[in-house]
Amino acid sequence: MKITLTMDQSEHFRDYLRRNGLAFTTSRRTILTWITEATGHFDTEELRESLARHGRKLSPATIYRTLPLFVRSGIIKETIRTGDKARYEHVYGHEHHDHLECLRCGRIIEFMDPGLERLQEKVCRKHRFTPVEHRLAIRGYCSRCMPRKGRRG
Amino acid sequence: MKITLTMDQSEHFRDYLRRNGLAFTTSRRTILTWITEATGHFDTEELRESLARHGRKLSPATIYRTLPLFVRSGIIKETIRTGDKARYEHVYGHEHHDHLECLRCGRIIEFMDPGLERLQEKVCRKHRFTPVEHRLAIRGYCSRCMPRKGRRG
DNA sequence: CTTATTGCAAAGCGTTTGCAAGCAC
DNA sequence: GTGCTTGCAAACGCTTTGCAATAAG
Repeated sequence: MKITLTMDQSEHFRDYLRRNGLAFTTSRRTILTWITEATGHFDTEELRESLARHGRKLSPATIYRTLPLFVRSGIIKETIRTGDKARYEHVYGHEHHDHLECLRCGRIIEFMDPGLERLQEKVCRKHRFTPVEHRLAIRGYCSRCMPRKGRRG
Repeated sequence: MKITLTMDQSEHFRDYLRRNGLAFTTSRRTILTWITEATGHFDTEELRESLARHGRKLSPATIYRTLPLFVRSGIIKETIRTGDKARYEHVYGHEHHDHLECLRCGRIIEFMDPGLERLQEKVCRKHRFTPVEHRLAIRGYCSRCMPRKGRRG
């Protein structure tokens, strides 16, 4: 059984703000709530539109200025991006995981393999490298988008 | 001993162009040569400046229109990016590898671990996912930038 | 000659910033 | 009140695109 020692995420964030002399404003509370309830992966536009649909309009500037606070406080992090725009994922309280990204439908399958983690640590030791974070993304086709056996793009 | 079955990269690229009804122009030859001789990792600006220094000025438009051809033909590929601009690496004739990226000095250490590759395939099979490519980057501090034993960020 | 390619300058798009007004503490 | 925040609009940096001139096959 796993006990998640939950100083609740909201507390954690407010704490971060306090320690840095920053205010817990309405905007920040709104975004925090949204992130908590969101599916996990999002970009700035999705966030803004979703809030707007719920009657809470925030300017792009505010979004762009606020997200870094959530990143620095460890609530969310930026995911790998190949092009276009920044994407974030909710990490606070979530286990670490890596991604399978479907190139056709965009689905993201999260997975976590202890063996992979262990091997990565081994590689780091071998190169006398001190890891801070790692990102592994495998891109390809999910079972729904590649139903025929043996097909290759 | 490893025999690299080298249809030479230039041949490979010209072949790609021919098959697609595209021309092997002076600009494209210039870039191809540069990529062949470059250190492996670069961005558009580095490419452009370097060529300019060697007396071969190309417009940004040309660079931006040409690099995708090299990507599609399998000569180079885009690397992971966390922010800012696109970076590429030379892959044709190189073994597949992953990256250790030093957050302080920017050094990139390439490595390849067969065990990691195998485990990734296992994960894909488990999720009935057909991989096309993967990117693994471990970010942290290299031995030169983190000389003290046992330190952690 | 015909079609692809290049450079230029303008447009696009995500993101950042200066500034004055507004809110948190 | 004082200082951090916000929105607005302008600025930015990277990348893309329309167009007329040019080179490749």
